[in-house]
Amino acid sequence: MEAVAQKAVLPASRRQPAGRKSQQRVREILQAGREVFSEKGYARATTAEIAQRLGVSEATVFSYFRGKRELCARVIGDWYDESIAAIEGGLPRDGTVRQQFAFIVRMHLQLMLESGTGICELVLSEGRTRHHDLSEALTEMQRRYTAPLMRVLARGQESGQIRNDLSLRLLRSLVFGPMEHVLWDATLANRRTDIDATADRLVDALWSALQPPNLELAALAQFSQDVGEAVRRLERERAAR
Amino acid sequence: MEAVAQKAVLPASRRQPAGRKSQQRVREILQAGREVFSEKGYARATTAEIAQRLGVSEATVFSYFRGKRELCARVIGDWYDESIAAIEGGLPRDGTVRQQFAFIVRMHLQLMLESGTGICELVLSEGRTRHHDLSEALTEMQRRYTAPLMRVLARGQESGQIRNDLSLRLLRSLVFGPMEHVLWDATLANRRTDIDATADRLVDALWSALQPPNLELAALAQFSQDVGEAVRRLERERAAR
Amino acid sequence: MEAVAQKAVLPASRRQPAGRKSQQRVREILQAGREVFSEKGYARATTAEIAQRLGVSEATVFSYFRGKRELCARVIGDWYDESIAAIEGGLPRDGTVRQQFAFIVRMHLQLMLESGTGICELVLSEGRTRHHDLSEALTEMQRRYTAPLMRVLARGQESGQIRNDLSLRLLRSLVFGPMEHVLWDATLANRRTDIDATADRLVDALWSALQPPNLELAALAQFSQDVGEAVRRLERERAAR
Amino acid sequence: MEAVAQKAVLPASRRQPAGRKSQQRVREILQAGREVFSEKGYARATTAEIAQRLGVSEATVFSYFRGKRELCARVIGDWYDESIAAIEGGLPRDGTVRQQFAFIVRMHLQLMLESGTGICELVLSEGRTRHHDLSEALTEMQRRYTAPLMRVLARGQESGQIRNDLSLRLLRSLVFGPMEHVLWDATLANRRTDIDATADRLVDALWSALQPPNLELAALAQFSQDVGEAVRRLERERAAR
DNA sequence: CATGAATGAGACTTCATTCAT
DNA sequence: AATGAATGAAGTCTCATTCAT
Repeated sequence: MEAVAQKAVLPASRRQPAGRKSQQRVREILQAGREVFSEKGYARATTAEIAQRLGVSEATVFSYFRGKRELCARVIGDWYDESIAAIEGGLPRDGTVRQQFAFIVRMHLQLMLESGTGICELVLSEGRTRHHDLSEALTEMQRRYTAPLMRVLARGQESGQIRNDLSLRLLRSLVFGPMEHVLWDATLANRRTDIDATADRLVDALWSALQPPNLELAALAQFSQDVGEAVRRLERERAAR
Repeated sequence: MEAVAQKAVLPASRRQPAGRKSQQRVREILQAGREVFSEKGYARATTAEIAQRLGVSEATVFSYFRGKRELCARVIGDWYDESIAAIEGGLPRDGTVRQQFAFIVRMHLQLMLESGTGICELVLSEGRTRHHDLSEALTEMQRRYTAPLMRVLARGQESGQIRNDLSLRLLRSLVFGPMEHVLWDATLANRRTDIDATADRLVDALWSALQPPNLELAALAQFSQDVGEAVRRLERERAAR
Repeated sequence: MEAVAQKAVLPASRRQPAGRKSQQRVREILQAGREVFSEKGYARATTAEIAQRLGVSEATVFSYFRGKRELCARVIGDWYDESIAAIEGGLPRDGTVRQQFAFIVRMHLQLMLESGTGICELVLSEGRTRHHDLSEALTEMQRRYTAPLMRVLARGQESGQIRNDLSLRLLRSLVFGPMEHVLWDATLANRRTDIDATADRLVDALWSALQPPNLELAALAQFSQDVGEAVRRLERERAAR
Repeated sequence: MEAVAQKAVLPASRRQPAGRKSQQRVREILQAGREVFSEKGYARATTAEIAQRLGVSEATVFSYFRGKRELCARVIGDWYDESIAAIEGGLPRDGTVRQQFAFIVRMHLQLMLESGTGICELVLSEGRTRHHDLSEALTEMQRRYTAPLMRVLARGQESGQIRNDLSLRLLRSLVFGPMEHVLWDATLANRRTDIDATADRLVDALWSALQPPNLELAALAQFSQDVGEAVRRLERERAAR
């Protein structure tokens, strides 16, 4: 799985070596990169520091990766790979739609928060940065990352448990949007978050949003709306006199 | 209101002039800055280009703004100021909670999408960048920006139309999260978005998520609430005569 | 006297006004300049601050003085003018060569130290800076400043009280060199200096250096020298065996 | 000795390389710096020109030196190091106080004048500039530079050949003051100076100033001193056989 | 393979100085 | 006379990236 991801993200550096030791080097650099990017964020991280942590020259880093941008993309890509594996591996195959949905939400929060605040910040932040040529790679990663949820949602729509008057794309925003927002809030406040409690509340609230609209309720709402409007119209007419 | 915000964000350069022409210059630079930052994003924008667009030297830019970072903060801050004014100014004072909620959602989408794709991207992107010292200013802007929604949500909770088992903070995430996600999706896809349709769907879905868990009761509660409000309004009218 | 100095130093700014109020302005600017240059030294002083102290715009300063350099030269020039006046005015006309010499030494130290450490530092420091086009003006000021001493020295040489086997120029260095060195030492150490004591010691030591060589002493010295040499020669010869 | 001095003056740039070629580069840059600073003086010299002379980018210069100020400090520091070495190396160990004194005076003039007018000017001028943070380094260099003279003076005071009613500090001013003054005169006049003649005259005049007030007694004291020394030397020789 | 060294580029910054009004 | 505004020029600094060995 990793190999695939790497190919997708990395056209590979011109002189990139391919031996066994090389693989090791790549991993070391990625590790150092993850640390530094996590600690400082993309902009404030320096290739010099990454190299230094390994006791390697900057040039070495650049012989394995095309550049800072790409290295960072790989760091994030690897995180996504691990996360995708965790979600796909842990998803309760036989669970109900709601169970699977809950699992994904909880897992997402867990992965983001337990990888360390740094990585969470990095992924959220870089997810909102246009990297000229690397955006597609990132977008692709995000697509793969959200794929499990998309499948669950599609299944839910088919079985009528999830409203099908909204596109999958919009539903996805409805789910990931709040999660990201909550996570970003958490990194900003640097607040320790109770994952379980937050996950429960989110699942609860989001699940309401995903359910098919209650027709009776809608009718009542419409009725109340109509009455309200009528009253207001009357007021306006009266005022105009 | 603008003045306050500007003071908060900008300690301003030492030699900053203050005359009328100055004000004009500031506006011009902000305009040029908005353009360049929008087109290139923060990182790829250069102070040199901003100056050049105005046919002005970089030194001039730096005599009005402490630096790239601050200029960008002002650009974003101004956008926020305008947006806050638009939302606070347009908010239907006498509308129902749901109407006000709908207004804010629609307005948010409109402001983001009609200010030009660039600004939308910039605001969303910079909102997720830690600028060491400027983050607080930005966070404050965001707080002010979301204040109207917070008030509506609070009002809704009081009147029982909005679930009060979730914190306002979480509710905010529930609302702004999806909106931002949708907007980011849109900028990524560079897709023309039907604001009205999207807004309607979002309002609809989000409103479900905001409802108190027991939907039927909630619907009835809201209905009685609406009728009650209308009646009270009528009475006030009558009393005023 | 001042007018003369000003002419020498200042070819005057193109648009320099000449009215009475102007004279006042010039004096004000010089005053502010003296303060700022004294406090910060030439390099760290800014025209902006000088203007600011007067509540005047920088441009105003530049309409009275060609530039920072020239303003500083004028500040120093004025100090020299005052000092020259003080020395020439106070010099005991009927005093002996030694009395006049002592007066000048003491006065020099006093003027330097009592004008404030800043001015002392400024004068000493700028005296050692090549100002491209202004050096001549400064040099000329220094020439005038040292003129009284030169006259005393010349009188001393004529009357045989001061050795005349050394040029006046060298004698001047012999006198001003130590004084400047002592003063610089004092500014470096920021040490409060006892002017009277220092002056007495300096006068005493310098007076020895100025006196005609004692021939008998010289003969004895030569004799001892010869004996010493002879002894050494013997030693060397013995060692070579 | 050099290493120590360099460490004291230069915390060095973060990315400073350290190989052999590096050492060479450092020397080249110092050389270029010495040239440019000598020719233009500190203020008018530009880092750009220094880099250009070497056909090197400014960034390179800044990767070896923290900045213009520091580079200049090193240039001067190196000159001091060389000079100190020359003086300490050439000082006649067995010479009389007066011989050593004369040697130092002559050497000082020689070093200043034969390193090229530029360096002389630079050293004298920068010695009188407060560089905020670098002054201490310079002051320390000057302390080391004057140390040999201080030792000689102290020895002279002990043996009664030099007046001990004046502090060493004042005596130092008495010696270096005139020398610096003469040298500055020379650079101002851009005059070719006869080093030997000037040195002889200075030594002669200064020696008088250093003598104990009572000249005849002093002369005799010195004579007996000289003879005594010679005799002792002879005895030592004899004992060693 | 690794790396020492160099560097282009751009951000910032500060000022003295100029000029139109 | 005065000044608000602009600016050229240089310093300072930081990095990602390249390349010859």
